[in-house]
Amino acid sequence: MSERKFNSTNTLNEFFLEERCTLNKVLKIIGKRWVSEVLVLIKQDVSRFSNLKECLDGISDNVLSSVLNELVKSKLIGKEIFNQVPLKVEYHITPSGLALTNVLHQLCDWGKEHIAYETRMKPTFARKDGKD
Amino acid sequence: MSERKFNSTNTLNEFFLEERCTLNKVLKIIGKRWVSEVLVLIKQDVSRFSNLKECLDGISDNVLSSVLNELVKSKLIGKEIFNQVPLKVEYHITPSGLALTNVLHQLCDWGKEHIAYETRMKPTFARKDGKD
DNA sequence: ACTCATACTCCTTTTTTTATTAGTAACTCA
DNA sequence: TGAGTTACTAATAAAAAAAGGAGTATGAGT
Repeated sequence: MSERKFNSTNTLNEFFLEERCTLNKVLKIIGKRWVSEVLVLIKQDVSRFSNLKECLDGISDNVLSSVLNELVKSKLIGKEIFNQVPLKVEYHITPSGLALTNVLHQLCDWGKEHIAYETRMKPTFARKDGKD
Repeated sequence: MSERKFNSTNTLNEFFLEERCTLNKVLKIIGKRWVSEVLVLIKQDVSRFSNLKECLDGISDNVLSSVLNELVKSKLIGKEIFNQVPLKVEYHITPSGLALTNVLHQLCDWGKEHIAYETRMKPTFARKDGKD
């Protein structure tokens, strides 16, 4: 993580919005790539780092790790460490996280109803891993 | 806007997520800074460019402009141009946009219940405009 | 002694997002 | 003629997010 510059307009604007409405704080948390997916997978009992990684084809270790840390910090998931070898760690959704997934579900339903299907530009070549 | 590189992992991952669930498309639209604020203001009948700018202290012309364009493109708001001088343009929420604000409202309620109040780091110096 | 596995962290580079600055048209009013 | 208005766009710079690649601890198995 690089340092934040606290006096940039960028940061001031972020503060302005978060102060203005909680909605902006919420969107700041869940608006980042992978976050909602990870949350939903954990809700569905995909509870280990390696399993999450399998499900989220293309995510890198470091990104998954930081997403998990953010979710723990926001108390949307809990982390349980088992002292055994090889190391085992499990993540579980919290009541707060569960409540959030319900709203996210509605957001998704809105999308299904209102976002027009459009022929999206597709990547020209296949993924490195051959899928897609 | 600079060109997208369609074969970067970055872009492939974005496609992966959007294909996986509509939720990611939705979050891609509303997860960006200012977007939800602008949508809500327009819902509250703040319908002109200059009025929106007044409300959103710190936003720059070009950013507001691109947020409005995105919202129009996503059909969350409509744009009406009056041919008079000085030029007048009005934005109005669409039924689809209205439905979205209802879900956003719930998201906000979730935040109010579940996001802990924390003493946020405050910018060291005041805004250029002297507010805050 | 060496390799393996899990679940990470750290540092660097790439890509995207957000902001800054300057400029436009078209017509009005002084 | 020249300044003022609204609602922009375009080019560029700064900041943040995302990805790439290497490295770590702990024992257990061979």
